[in-house]
Formats: sequence, C-alpha cells, structure tokens
Amino acid sequence: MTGRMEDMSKLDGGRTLLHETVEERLRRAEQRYTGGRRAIVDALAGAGHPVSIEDIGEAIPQLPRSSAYRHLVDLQSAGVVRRVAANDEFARFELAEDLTEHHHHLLCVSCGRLTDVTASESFERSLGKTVDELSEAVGFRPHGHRLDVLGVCVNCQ
Amino acid sequence: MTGRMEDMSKLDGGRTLLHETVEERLRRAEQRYTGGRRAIVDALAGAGHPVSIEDIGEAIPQLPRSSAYRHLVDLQSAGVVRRVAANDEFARFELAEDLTEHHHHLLCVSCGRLTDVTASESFERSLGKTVDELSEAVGFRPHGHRLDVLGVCVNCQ
DNA sequence: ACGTAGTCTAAGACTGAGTCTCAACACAAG
DNA sequence: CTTGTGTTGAGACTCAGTCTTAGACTACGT
Repeated sequence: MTGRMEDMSKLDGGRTLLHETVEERLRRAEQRYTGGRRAIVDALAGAGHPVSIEDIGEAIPQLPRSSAYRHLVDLQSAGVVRRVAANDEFARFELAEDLTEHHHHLLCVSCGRLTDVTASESFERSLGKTVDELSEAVGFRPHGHRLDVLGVCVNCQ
Repeated sequence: MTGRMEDMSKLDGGRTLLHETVEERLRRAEQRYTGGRRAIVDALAGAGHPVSIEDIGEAIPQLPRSSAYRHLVDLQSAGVVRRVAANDEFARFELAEDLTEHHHHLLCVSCGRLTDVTASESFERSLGKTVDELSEAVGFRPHGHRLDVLGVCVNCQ
C-alpha cells in the first residue's frame, strides 16, 4: 500500500455493522483491522459474487498482490472470508456465510463468472435433511454445504 | 510410457462396456484409445471418488506426469472425464457423469479427500426443480449441478 | 513526548502444479 | 518399406500463490 489508507473507509449504508463484526473477529485472532484489510472486505461486500484476485487488483489498484494474498489468508483464519473453488485454476473469495446470507452459486462454464442466488426456505430444509442423511451413512461430520449450478450465463449465450 | 502397454487392459467385470463407450467417444474426437489413456480410465473407474494427479501417479507409476495431464485434457474434451475442484489447490478428476451414476461429494476440509454419495430420487427431483427456478430468474442456462458437503471425514475426526 | 515491542506492509525472490515444445515413436494405409 | 498422422517422454517453461526481509506503523508504558 502506498503510504496510508485513511480515506479507504468510505461511509456507506449498513456496512458499519459489518465492519464492526469483522474488527471484532480480527481482534479475537490478535490481528488489526487495517486499511488494506478494510478495503478488501469492502470489495467483497460490494461485489455480490465471489471475487478473484484479479477483481481485487482492479478494485484496489494501490494494494500489492502479495499484500492482498496475505490479507485474505488472515481474514480466512479469522473466519471473515471463505475461499471458493471455481472450475478454472483461479481461486475466488467471498465473505463468510454468517456475515452475508446463505446462498448458492451459478457458475458459468464459459467465462468462469460466479453469481449468488438464494433458494426457498423449504428447499433449504430438504437439502439440510439430505446432507445430514448422506453424511451420517459414512460417519462424516458435516459443517456446511455448497450447491453450484453449472451452465452458461446470459452474457455468454 | 516405457515401451508398450498391452498388458494394461486387465479383464474385469462390467468394465468392458465402459471401455467400448470411451473408445467410441475418443474416435469421435479423432483420438486413439491407447494404453496410457486406458490405464487412466481404469484408475478413475476403480477409485470410487475423484482422484488427484498424485493418486494417478501412484496408481500408474510408469506414466509420466506430462502424459497424464495431456491424457486428462484429451479425455475431458472427448467428454469422458470431468475436472472437479476441491477446496485445496489440487485438481481432481472423475469419469463423466453419464458414464457413472449421478452423485454428489463429501469433501473433507481437513485432508481434502472427496467421497462419492448418491441421494434419493425424490431429493434429486426437488433439487432439479430448484436449480431450474434459480437459473430462470437470471436468464442462466443450466447444464448440470454439483452439491458438495463440507465437513470432516471419519479418518480426520 | 519518547522509546520500544509487536504487528503490518511492499517488493520481489521463490515454489510447484500445470502447460508447452519437440524429437522420437507407433500405427494405419498404400 | 514408406509416408502421414497421431502419440509419447523428457524436460523447459509459465504464472498463481507463498515466503522472506527490511522497513514502517501502532499501541502502550513511562
């Protein structure tokens, strides 16, 4: 980061609560909530879909890649960020599920783009039940699940 | 591959049909079904879960990595093999869905291992319906889906 | 204010999974 | 056997992601 980042925390909407929660989690992990980290959280919160390192580089050009990677690791171990595997070679990142709402992904097999979607309550219940059944059968202890729909997005059709 | 591989196609059970289908698909892609490729298909068919390059290297030590990677690319474009993204940095590979049966994965977040599981008919119907609804809402054209349960496997508990 | 101990950052060297190249090889058809 | 096309092994190469290091910042005690 060139110099400082004091103008990074642009006020906006209900984001204050998010930042407080993140700060709290980082503090618990004995980490500081610095400008670079805040900028990444802002980028993730504003995107509405998992973002790649490339996206982050475009959103925050002042932030060196090495710093971005390091921040993402720190944010992950503080439980703020989750790594998402797409089908290409690039990792994507999104805010931890309990900081957003439970959702699934549409994955475009042509351009690799991910889009967030939320399913109905009743489907989620049925899904949860199935997940438990499948896990129990082999002694697996489930922490969560992910459902990705593979296909072609509007732009690529 | 050192020399030839004529002793690679060990007879076994219902695998003959699989090999015929694979051969047909490769021929359609103007590719030959050689010993190295056959060995990879055998390894995938026998594993019961998506395998990493590492796994393939152990199962077929004579096969150089560069050849394994190339074969996997060829098999993918012939529609025989599918690449599976785990949550670690390593790619895994499994036979295309129409060569096995539709299934989902248990993904151990500790060791990265994937296990195949199949869900009930009725759940699959409900899942299919939800997938269609979610896709239609944003003009996405779905080709398929994947459901991964994240958690800790028996060995890692 | 001032030190100072611990944390954070930027820059770039480094690692390694996956790709590419190329010369040698296998097979099919004449 | 020869010629054309597809295949193979070996290793060089790429580049996303990690590690290292020297220097900058922050919190906190005095």
